[in-house]
Amino acid sequence: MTIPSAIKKISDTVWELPTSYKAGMLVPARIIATEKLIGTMDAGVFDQVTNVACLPGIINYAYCMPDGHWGYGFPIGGVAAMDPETGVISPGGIGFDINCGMRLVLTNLTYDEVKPHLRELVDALFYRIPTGVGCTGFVRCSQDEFRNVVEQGSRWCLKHGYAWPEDLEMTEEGGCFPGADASKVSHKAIERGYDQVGTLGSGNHYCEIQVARPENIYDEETARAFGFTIPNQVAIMFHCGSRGFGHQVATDYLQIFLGVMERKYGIKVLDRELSCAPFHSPEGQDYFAAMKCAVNMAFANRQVILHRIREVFSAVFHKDPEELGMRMVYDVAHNTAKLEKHTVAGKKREVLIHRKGSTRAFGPGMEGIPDCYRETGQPVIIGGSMETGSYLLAGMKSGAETFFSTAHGSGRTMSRHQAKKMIRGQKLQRDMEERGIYVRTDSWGGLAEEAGAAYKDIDDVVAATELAGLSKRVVRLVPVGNIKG
DNA sequence: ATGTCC
Repeated sequence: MTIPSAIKKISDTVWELPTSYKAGMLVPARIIATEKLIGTMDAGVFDQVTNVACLPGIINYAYCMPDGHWGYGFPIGGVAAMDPETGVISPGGIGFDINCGMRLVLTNLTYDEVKPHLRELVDALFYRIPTGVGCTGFVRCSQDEFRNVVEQGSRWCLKHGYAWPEDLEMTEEGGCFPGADASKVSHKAIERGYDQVGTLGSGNHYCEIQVARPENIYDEETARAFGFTIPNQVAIMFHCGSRGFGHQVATDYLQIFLGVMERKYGIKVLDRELSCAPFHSPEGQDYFAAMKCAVNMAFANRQVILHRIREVFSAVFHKDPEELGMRMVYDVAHNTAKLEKHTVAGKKREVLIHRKGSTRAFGPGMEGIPDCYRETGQPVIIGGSMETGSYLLAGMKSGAETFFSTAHGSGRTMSRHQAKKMIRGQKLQRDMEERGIYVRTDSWGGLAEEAGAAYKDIDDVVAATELAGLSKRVVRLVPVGNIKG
């Protein structure tokens, strides 16, 4: 058993490690999980979340979500709010794949209508959306033009014919974090990123055709508000981020911070991977402006991929995407730092929220979500493994406990190495096809790494977020087709 | 996650 004996059970879904657990902790650490899920967490989670609790300026608690697992510095599933005046910003609290996120798109097609075209659709998606390590996209832009992409995000896509105006409304911050400054990004990052707009990438990035079966609608009214109105309605969910560009931004600033953190700012951390700088320092502000560029690159990336998905469906069904009802439900970001207003000790104030493998989940009535979702709360998209299905949830008022943050996926239980040893990609593809899921990949090893068996049970993760009052189930979506890198 | 090591 890896659970530390010092852990206190606060409720059925909240576990706390007190500041006495480790020297230097400024606040306690809280892990959101059921008893079953906390038992599956690796020891690294407890070590990392309590390291985060030592970071200067941290407010209330260092959190880990129910899908939490070991990551770089912070656990994946980590949430930390910092005081912008006295606190730090840490790339390890955001992740290498800055603004890795999920997007969900509807159709007005039923599974019966899609089934005869499924192979054609998946093959066309696989052909039209570049996948795999180092893949490049069809968007031709110069390195100078790419600076506009990263400063404008989805707005650039709208100007260049890759977006519907309403897509921007359905994206956090309109698909553009304000304050992005390309002059704070290295030439190397620009070089790595300028030809990668509209590409899926590798690892756990995928694009999936899914079905909303009537028995999987948990909240009929909210499902309708989110656009699920037909039995066995087909939707497309995809997951990707800022590719080599975001990775380079993170790498560059981790290095810069290591040089100044202790020498210039006198900050000591328990793990070099928690390299950070005061938020208000020149280095901290430069990273914040560069990070926003990577956030916007990821929004633009998902926007161009959406454009391609619409083209593919349009070509297969000989109808306009509008006629096929291909509107965006929402786009959620997993790996960001943001200034948000939250109630802390009874007072509304601005805090710097790090979410790393965690989804913002604003509740009903909150500012910053589209008007059409004002009553329901923000749509929350949680991607499961490609074998087991995914969820659409809604933010809840009780999400205040975690600064309105929730889980982002299943969370690995098996390392990539271990999964590749145990599972053969080609056999997995055949097995999945027998179960009605047609999958295309350019890496058998990569496919094996993403097998359902390598992940926590998505139903457990989602149930834990609902029980904890962070997000409630609306629709469970089952996969029928998948392309992955 | 990632031109999976400049």
